[in-house]
Amino acid sequence: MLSKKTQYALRALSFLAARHDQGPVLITEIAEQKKIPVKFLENILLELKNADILDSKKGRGGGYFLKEAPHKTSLARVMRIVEGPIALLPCVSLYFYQKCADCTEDVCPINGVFIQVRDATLKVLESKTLEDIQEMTLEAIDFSI
Amino acid sequence: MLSKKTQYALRALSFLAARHDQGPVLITEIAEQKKIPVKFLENILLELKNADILDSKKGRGGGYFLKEAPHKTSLARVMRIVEGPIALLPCVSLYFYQKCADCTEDVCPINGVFIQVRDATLKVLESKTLEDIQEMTLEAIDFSI
DNA sequence: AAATATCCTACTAAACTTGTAGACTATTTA
DNA sequence: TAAATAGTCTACAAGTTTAGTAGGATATTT
Repeated sequence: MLSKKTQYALRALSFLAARHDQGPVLITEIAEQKKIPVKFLENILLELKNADILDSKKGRGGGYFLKEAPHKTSLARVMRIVEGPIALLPCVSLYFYQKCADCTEDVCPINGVFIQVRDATLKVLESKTLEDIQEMTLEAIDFSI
Repeated sequence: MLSKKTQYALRALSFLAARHDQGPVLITEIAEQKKIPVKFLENILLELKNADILDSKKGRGGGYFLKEAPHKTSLARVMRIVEGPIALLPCVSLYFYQKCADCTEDVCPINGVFIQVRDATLKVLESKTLEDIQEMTLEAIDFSI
């Protein structure tokens, strides 16, 4: 299960993606709209900024905004920043690899399955971007259908 | 990431799968071979027994053994018992469903992706069984190749 | 200078993880 | 039938992580 932190991050980014190119958005506005504790969200957005997903502006008229167009940021990238490894075993992780204690990997009967799980998961999370989880805005809905 | 508990469970089952139909195996033997703390392993095996994955025999000549043939038990089933939900979001879990706080699911822009992740993961974990993670035994290796 | 809004570090309570302890029950063997 | 064997079960405890809070520092605008 994803931590609350990661869920909050995704919701906030979903909101910011919908507002892309419309100027900075206040933390307080995101927090209110997405029902996220303000101070917690502060930490999360700062972390995403330090990881180059977001950018920000201080002072009046300031706020947070996506650093790049929504389709440029994959969900895998976001999740690695806030959640950590995507793989289910340390010895099978691409970005957070750690040798399993007492596991002779070349003979390990278990890691093969979890390489398959990892690849199946990444196939989705690397291809989906913030554009795909963009919050629906009223303007975006085609009422003519 | 899977908890140590789940990793231990899989390793123990991998060992028991290789010994299927060869009579009960002592907890202490599994613990020693797989480098798992004995008392911790006790709890895990008991849980697997209560969930009908394992069966046991008390007293001399006793121990644990698979209740069914290795290919009958999927990894998904094991993981749901010891780890809990396989899905990454509660609102997308098949066996541990919970409504997301403040999430209007029919409009939620996020859960669609995690349904895809869930299905991709389950495609592997439901099809792989204890037979697939069975520990290699010397007898099973074909030296004639 | 005052107001606004992000930046940053540190702290805390609660929950979960990873074990451990010890007494109890069932089975086998001498 | 007593002793030894081996699983059963509940409770506890230390360590770690999660989720959230506090409050001052810094940058920008008016």
